[in-house]
Amino acid sequence: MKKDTKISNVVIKRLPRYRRYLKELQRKGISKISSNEFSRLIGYTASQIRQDLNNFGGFGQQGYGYNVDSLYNEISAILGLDQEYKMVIVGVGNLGQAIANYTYYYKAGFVVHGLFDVNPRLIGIKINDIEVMDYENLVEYVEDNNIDIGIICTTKDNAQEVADKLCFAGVKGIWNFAPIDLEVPDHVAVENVHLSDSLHSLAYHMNRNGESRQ
Amino acid sequence: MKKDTKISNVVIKRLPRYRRYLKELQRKGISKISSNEFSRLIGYTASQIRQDLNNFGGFGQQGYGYNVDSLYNEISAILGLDQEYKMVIVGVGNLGQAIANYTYYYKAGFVVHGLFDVNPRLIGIKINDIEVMDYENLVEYVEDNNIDIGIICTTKDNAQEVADKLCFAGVKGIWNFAPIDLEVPDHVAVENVHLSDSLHSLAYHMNRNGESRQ
DNA sequence: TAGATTGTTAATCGATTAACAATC
DNA sequence: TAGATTGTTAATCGATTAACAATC
Repeated sequence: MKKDTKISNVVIKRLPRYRRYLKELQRKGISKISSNEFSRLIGYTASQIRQDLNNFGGFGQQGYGYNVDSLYNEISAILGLDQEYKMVIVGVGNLGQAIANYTYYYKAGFVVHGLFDVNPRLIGIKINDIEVMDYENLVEYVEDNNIDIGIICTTKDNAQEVADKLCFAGVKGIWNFAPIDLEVPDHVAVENVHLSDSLHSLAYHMNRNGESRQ
Repeated sequence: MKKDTKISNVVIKRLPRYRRYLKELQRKGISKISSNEFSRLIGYTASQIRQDLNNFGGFGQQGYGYNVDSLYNEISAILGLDQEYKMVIVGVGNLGQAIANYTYYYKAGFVVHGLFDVNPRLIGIKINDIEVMDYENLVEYVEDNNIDIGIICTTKDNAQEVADKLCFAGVKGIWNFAPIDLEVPDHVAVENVHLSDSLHSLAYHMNRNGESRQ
């Protein structure tokens, strides 16, 4: 892995997609791919694929192409998916519960350790054997258990306060589902899933079709 | 609304954010804002704000700024949020149910009319008074009820088949939560919510912090 | 070795920012 | 009117694509 100059975020956003397609190739038992073949598959230009990968190092071999397995592993490592992350979910409404189940079943490497809510009717119930705890105890729990990621599934009005608590307690990242842009210290990463925004941009494209596509 | 040359997708992706901040200004009773004040609030440059808005028309007034209410309405109209959209959800697992509830409670203008699944234990149950129907009947239902949007909450292995059926039945847009890139006809818009990809890019940024931010 | 395909530099394209004349 | 702020053109910056020498 090379890595000296800052890598652009548009490149990073493409990495999980590369990885998904590589996984699929693995599944099909394909062990080798050229940037040209990969281009036809994934829809980026061969040039872009080579440029993107060379931000991190020379993973290919001239005259041959890229080894699927090792490229998959390299990208996984670049993304930091060779580690395990401890997570808590704050806000155990419909969305929070869905995310709890989703990560429980599908996301190896991202483990939900605690669920938190203010609602007394939720506190004490279990979701996949994880008890919902009182929001009051969030900071203490995050500190004591070295939680890496806080997932915010509260309303937008509570989201910033939750973010403040999570940051204070020492999380390194926040996965934010509340429709608001959070203020956090520089050393905390935030990734937003703004469902409304997504739906609204879908609405735009539905009304502009015929013209062209996203 | 001007609108002749094709507007870049990066601009469209910013519109819901403008709209969110304008809503907030409305809530605070602020009726007027300059691109400079707006810039400080939303974090885009004043120049970019003016450029973005002028893709669609001259919504401001020299020497004054922008009227919050009317700008909010203009952006809503550009996004197509002055209409109602009929939706179905295919796949009523945890995520599907969460989305059903989410849209039910929060998304005026986007109305879920039908829920579909293949699981016999789900067929017949009701979520917010909407019965889960047999996936077999999807195409017929979408055709008969002029459904605009299909929401795909199935596994990735079934997603393309569902998309094919939805397109065949005549939806204008697909909101896709399955971790796969769908192939659809040109006249159908697709908006992806790739939760895995989002989590993976969070992981990347968590390991690179100190350096800078997303 | 010859052929293929990468890694990388150079050219192009598009998006953002700066500047300022138009105008409310 | 003078001051403020837009709309818009021009300059810059960054990202994508093209080209090709390096090399397996």
